[in-house]
Amino acid sequence: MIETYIIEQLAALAEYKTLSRVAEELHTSQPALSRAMQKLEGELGVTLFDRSKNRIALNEIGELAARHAQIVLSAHNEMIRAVKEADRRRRTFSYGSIAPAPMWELTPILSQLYMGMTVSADLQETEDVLIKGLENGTYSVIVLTHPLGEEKYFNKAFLHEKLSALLPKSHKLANRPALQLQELSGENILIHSKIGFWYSLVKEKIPNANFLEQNELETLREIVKTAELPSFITNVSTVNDALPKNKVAVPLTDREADVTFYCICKKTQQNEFAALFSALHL
Amino acid sequence: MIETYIIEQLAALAEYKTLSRVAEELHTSQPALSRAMQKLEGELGVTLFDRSKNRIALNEIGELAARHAQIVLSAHNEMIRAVKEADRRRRTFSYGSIAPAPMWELTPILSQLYMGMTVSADLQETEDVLIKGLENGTYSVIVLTHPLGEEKYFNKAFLHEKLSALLPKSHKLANRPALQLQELSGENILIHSKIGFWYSLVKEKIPNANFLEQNELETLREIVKTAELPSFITNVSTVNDALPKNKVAVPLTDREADVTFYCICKKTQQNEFAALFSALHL
DNA sequence: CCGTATTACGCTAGCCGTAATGATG
DNA sequence: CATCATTACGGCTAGCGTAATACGG
Repeated sequence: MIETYIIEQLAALAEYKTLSRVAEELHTSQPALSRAMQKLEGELGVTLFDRSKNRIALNEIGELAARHAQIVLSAHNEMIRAVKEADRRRRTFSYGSIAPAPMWELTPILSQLYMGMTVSADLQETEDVLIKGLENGTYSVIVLTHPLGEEKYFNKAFLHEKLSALLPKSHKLANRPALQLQELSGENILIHSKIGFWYSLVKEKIPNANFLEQNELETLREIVKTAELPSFITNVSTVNDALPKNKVAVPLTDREADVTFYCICKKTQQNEFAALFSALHL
Repeated sequence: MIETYIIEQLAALAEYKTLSRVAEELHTSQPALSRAMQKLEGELGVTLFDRSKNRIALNEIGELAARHAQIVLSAHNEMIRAVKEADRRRRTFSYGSIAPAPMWELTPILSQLYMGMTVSADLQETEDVLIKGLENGTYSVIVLTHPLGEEKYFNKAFLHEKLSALLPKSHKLANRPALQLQELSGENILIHSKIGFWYSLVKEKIPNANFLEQNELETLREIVKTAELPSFITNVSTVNDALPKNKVAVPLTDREADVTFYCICKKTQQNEFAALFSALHL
């Protein structure tokens, strides 16, 4: 039986050619390597090196052994990787969402429900990535704007979100009781770039608008507060009530601007996540 | 980095389920295993076992780790096997022959030429096995009854062998100056079963004969000496001159009964085996 | 109680690093 | 003589086995 450290040293010798170089790379000493390689030959009962008095080189069989050593190390590393990955997965509850608002609701609930576990939330713009992730186990649950087929999935509606335009009071549309998205055509609109499906939705419905994207939420809020530009706001928001004094929220009448979010898991895992679903309600 | 002995112990635990059983199987102690498994968990930073006070069992991740451990051990064992196999090959000169006579000539020459190496001779009945073996490196050289294509192979004729029938003096054909194989039709013929292509040859040329096969050369000689039955003899034989008093050798006139043996190697290895070929001559 | 796992405790085999030696270009 | 491999030597750690402890069917 060849211990791992010797296999590693053999592979390194094939790569770095001299013991002194390997000693540097593996942070050990020349004598230690010299001895280990002798021990290796002894254990195998096979000469692996061409030796002259101050030179060592792998012979043909040594090269073969080194190639195999590399294979063993790969398996070794893959073992460690797979185990740590599995452990990480076991310690994190991972879900995906089509919009940010459901995450504000879900993550606190999950953190409390699965105490000690990391809750990982993944925001996506498109459904297919989420559904695929639910299928392959990347996500335990996902959040969409509609239920999935009852025979394979368990769905529960748990949140409404309704989009409004946030307009400067000076804006020509600011006095309207309601709007359609397309009426914002041609405007310069402030928008956050990480808002899931909303991003695709507004870009599709207002193709002629000029969107000013911002990644940082706090920065965006600052800009919205000061800039005389249209933006969006919804009923679901931590700081909903604190809307800027010089702005007015005008509801959007588009069907797609009023959504219900569904939390979805595989039917086979319905029992496993029963606690979560009973904590969710409209 | 996980040392091999721990990986082995993990795999064994998956197989044998309890530390005490593993301790027996691996010829070590319970405490050693207990510590090693704790060390393994420590190194990975992952809990691999469900523990109660006097019971240990692999958990889900532990099972995963054990499966990977098995893979690592396979690679490990394959490394050792491959290296030893390569070394054995390097220490043995292996050749194949279509008949036994060339081996009596070749093996002593090779033993002297490659001193310290084992000479392995392989007798085959058919050419294709030999040629394939020469191609894939199983044989360094092969012996056939004819040369192979000059562009790929180097051939050298080094031995004639001529088959005669060995008949009891009382036999009806014993007085004939020469014979054809087919004239032995219907006879009970003593024959050695390990004589390469000769075996197929005589069986094909004398389809109606009844062959009495014998594996042991010495036993066959004894039987030939005492039994009043036809057999075969060739000019190439260690005990050629000592033919039984009550028997007579009648030459066979079939073209196939008079062969020239060629020693053959790949053209690319012609230089490597130059010493051998120059030691061979008719 | 017997079988099991774990902890405690010396012991020592084995591996390490430093230093010395030898060879080579 | 700078560089490399090997040998020599003393130190020390990591893993071992025995024994003791603790738990469970």
